[in-house]
Amino acid sequence: MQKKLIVIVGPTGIGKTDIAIAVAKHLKTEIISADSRQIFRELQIGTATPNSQQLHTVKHHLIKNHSIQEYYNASMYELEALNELSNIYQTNSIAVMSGGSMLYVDAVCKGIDDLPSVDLKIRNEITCRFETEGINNLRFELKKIDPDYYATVDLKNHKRIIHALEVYYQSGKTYSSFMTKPKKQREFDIIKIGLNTNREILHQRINQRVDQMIDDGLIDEARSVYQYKTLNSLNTVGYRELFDHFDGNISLETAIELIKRNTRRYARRQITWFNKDQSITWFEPKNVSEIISFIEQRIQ
RNA sequence: GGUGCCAUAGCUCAGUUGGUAGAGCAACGGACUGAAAAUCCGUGUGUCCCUGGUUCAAUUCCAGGUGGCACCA
Repeated sequence: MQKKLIVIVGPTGIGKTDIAIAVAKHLKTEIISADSRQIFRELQIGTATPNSQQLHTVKHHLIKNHSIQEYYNASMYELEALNELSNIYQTNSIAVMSGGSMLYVDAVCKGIDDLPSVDLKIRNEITCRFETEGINNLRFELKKIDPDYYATVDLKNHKRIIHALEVYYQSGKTYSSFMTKPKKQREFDIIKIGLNTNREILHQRINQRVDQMIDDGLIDEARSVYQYKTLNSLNTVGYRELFDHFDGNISLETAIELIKRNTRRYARRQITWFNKDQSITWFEPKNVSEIISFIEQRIQ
């Protein structure tokens, strides 16, 4: 029988964790998290990592398995997730994946091209040039090196320009030359479930969840990782706003308001991304039995 | 009960010497293949409280009403 992967996506705060647990429990299988911040064991309250009782109910993978001090990216996630999946498929024909990290979900479902991994030294050099010279020189250089990518890239987005250049300096080959591979074939069927509800309710849920995080000790958690605040892993909603407060730039009240706002905006970007994916079937998170019967139907 | 002030975007407010209006924040739309909870681009969304009056024309002026605030009783 063909292996199946049930993928549960949706904006932050919509209730993916609960649905994933209900579905996995029903199917007697395990969950692979697709969350770029729940990966880090030092971040739990602020990333709404499933609690110990939830983790006990259904086995979760790729949660709390890295440190904020480690470099991590979507490609590493792709490898780890495929590896966990093949483990699950040894004994089970169905697995559940749940998470809101859009690129991570796509890395597993659609695959991403194999690019050379870039030395930190090269990245630092180019980032440094961006900071001192500005973006124009880098753009000009990219135009010469890789006109194909230059023609399609967002020229105002420095991260894209920097990345294309660092790939070139790392490998001697252009960024666009790595983009030509056909879509990766997966050995499993993918069934995608999207969770969403009306915007007002989603915002209410987000605001309440942030207040709850503060009650649960987010401030102490943020303080405990404050010394690492420049790491990418801590360029994360819920932490950077509190760091700003610790630095004396904003009041605690303002920090909390900003966490709520930035979470809402993050949710909106997720919705934009997932809305484009025609293979998603959408549900209200409260309709658990409807979701399960839809899945039952699709896995026959 | 009387007097005064106010009523414009989701919020705080500006403005129109009468020609249907604009800032900040919020919000909304979009892009995105190794930093993705990142990064980047775009968009005013409006019964100018209601009803009459004056006027070619009223959100603006006048009257009344309603609501809010303040003070006096």
